Amino acid sequence: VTARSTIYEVARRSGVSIATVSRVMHDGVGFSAATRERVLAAAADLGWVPSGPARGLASRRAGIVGVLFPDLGASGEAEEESPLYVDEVIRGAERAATAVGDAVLIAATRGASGRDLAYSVAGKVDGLVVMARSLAEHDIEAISRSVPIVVFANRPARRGHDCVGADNRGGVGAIVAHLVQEHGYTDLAFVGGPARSPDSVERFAGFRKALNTAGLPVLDSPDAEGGFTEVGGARAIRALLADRRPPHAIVCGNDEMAIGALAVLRTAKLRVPGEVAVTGFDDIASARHMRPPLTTVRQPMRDLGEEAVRVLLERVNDPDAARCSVVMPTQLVIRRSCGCRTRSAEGREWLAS
Amino acid sequence: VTARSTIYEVARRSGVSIATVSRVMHDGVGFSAATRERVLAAAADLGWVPSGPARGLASRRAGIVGVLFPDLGASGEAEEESPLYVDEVIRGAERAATAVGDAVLIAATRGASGRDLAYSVAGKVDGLVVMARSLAEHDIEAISRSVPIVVFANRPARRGHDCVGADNRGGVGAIVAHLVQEHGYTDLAFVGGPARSPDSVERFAGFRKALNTAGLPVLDSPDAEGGFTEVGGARAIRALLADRRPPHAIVCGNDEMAIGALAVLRTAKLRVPGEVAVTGFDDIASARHMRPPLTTVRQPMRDLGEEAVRVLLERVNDPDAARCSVVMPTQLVIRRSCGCRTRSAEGREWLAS
DNA sequence: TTGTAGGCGTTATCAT
DNA sequence: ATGATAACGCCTACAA
Repeated sequence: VTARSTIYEVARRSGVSIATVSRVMHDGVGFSAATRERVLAAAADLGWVPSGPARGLASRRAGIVGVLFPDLGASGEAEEESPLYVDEVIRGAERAATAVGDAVLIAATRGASGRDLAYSVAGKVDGLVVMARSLAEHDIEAISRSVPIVVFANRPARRGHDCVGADNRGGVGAIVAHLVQEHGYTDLAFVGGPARSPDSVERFAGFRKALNTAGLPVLDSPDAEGGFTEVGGARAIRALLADRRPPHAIVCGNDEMAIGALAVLRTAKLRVPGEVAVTGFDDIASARHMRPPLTTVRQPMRDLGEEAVRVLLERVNDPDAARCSVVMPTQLVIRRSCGCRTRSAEGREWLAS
Repeated sequence: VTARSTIYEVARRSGVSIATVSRVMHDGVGFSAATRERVLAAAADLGWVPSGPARGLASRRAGIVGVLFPDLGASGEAEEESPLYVDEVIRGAERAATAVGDAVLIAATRGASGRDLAYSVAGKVDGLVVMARSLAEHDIEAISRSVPIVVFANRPARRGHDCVGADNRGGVGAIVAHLVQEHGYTDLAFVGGPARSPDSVERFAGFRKALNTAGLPVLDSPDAEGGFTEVGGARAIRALLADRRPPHAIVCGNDEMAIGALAVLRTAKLRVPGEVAVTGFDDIASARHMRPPLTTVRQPMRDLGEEAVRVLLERVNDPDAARCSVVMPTQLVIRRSCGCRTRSAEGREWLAS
């Protein structure tokens, strides 16, 4: 690890000008085969790696896209962590970026310093994917004046920005429809996540709408709230059971709360799905290993991450194109916790391979 | 999203020189309060974000650390995916980096283009954390001549590089010791991961050593191999059962294979842990939800990621310090699949909160 | 096919 | 407290 060598040294060692070195490294034309060899040899010899900053400065392209995500847990916000799916989204983003030779810069905005980090990151990238709740609307606005931004969330498109998200409403709607139509449940409860989470808000909206459509009564707010965590879900269910007799089905805002719900119901001697049905959202890995396997809704998180970066890169290449707003479909995953008897299927079919 | 404005515009609008603008933005001294206000106002006004590349070029510090990880699945390598724990490591790295105001650049090295990506990334960062199996030794060597590298793996330190990893041997050793001493098992089988995975190799080494210590016979290679996946684990167990009568205990190289094992054993009507004990490694989220809850070894993946970046940043600041090699301890997590009856405890205690 | 020279937007070093 | 002005390492017309 000695001082980084520069293009000048490579040029000198191979007896050509820096322009030729640059050409060999990138253009692929404009030099003889012999020259090429000499340059490549000299480069390898020195262990030279072109300076990203210098390249970025000269070409006005960093070759980097950024992803900002929230890290709520660290900031002490009530037992809530950075959502699990963040990792999936990041992986997806990485794939889409890598596909075009770009790299992905990630940063969690936590606490007060998160804002500064966001600005710092903005300066280092060609474009930014901002996940819900990671940056104040005001800052998004400011930053987007110098760097293209794609908002990763679920609200209907914010004005002026591209945005991509999953169909939360439709997902919950499908679950409710299944619960009502297939199982004939009429008394459903909803356990929400953090009140300010767009995901949670959208899912509850979907719940309300579906119940309305089915002609069933609905509350104005979730029957209980559990902050999207297992402990939170457990607590919410305990509160729920203390309040009223068990509903036919408990629709949880995400899988983790549903898992917490299952544990509490078990200790309360309420059989699932016999006496109470339970559903989740997200389809995290644990979902199909639960007892009973959890009926839930799968979000294509990785695909969403890929799509977000694709949209971002398009905008980077064409700042004047029309804004776009992508809503990707979700998929109902029926297992046992809703009352269905899909034995053998889910969670075992793969054993056949 | 108009053309990015520059420090010159900010300087002009606030009636000062670019030097002063720079000072206001970073130094924190060398200007009057009034000047400061004007500059800040102008900057906010323009939505100006200092150019990372320009800063990096001038200051010789990108403010970015890179993390390279393998993505085996995509390259078609036998039913194997990018290890689950990669996400955790990345999160840890992100924390450590953010703590000092740096951002993290991630890139998966898959297929042939992975190599190019690696070099490209190397040029953009101040230092690089290279996870096992993501880059050929040869390339690590080449790149490390211009950028500090920390190898994230588990082999005994490679020559010349800092390296950090978990105590795989010790972890498996603890499991075996428990199985032998507490439960009196004498016939243990080991299911390995990919043959070339350092993790897998180290874990099997730990297995052998522990059996030796216990005075029990050992094979030269794993009894079966499952590529670190559920399907692979299932397949391995089927092969194992076809070969010989069930062992007392099956020590799996990771949790996912153990989960596959549980499924196969269930369909084979072999009770766990009644007739066969099963253990895993990693302690992924699903582990404690399994039936029975999985006895396993927890690796502090996030901490490892943090540590790797800390070590890296130290080296960036002091290239001549002595090489260091960090091995972090693992922790035995006893649940039910080994035969222990820790009912109520694991996986439920949190309900009390 | 190859070389020359002028930016790119900051930081940092001198002056003032 | 503030302003000029060299670097910084590379890309890219423009020449040759």
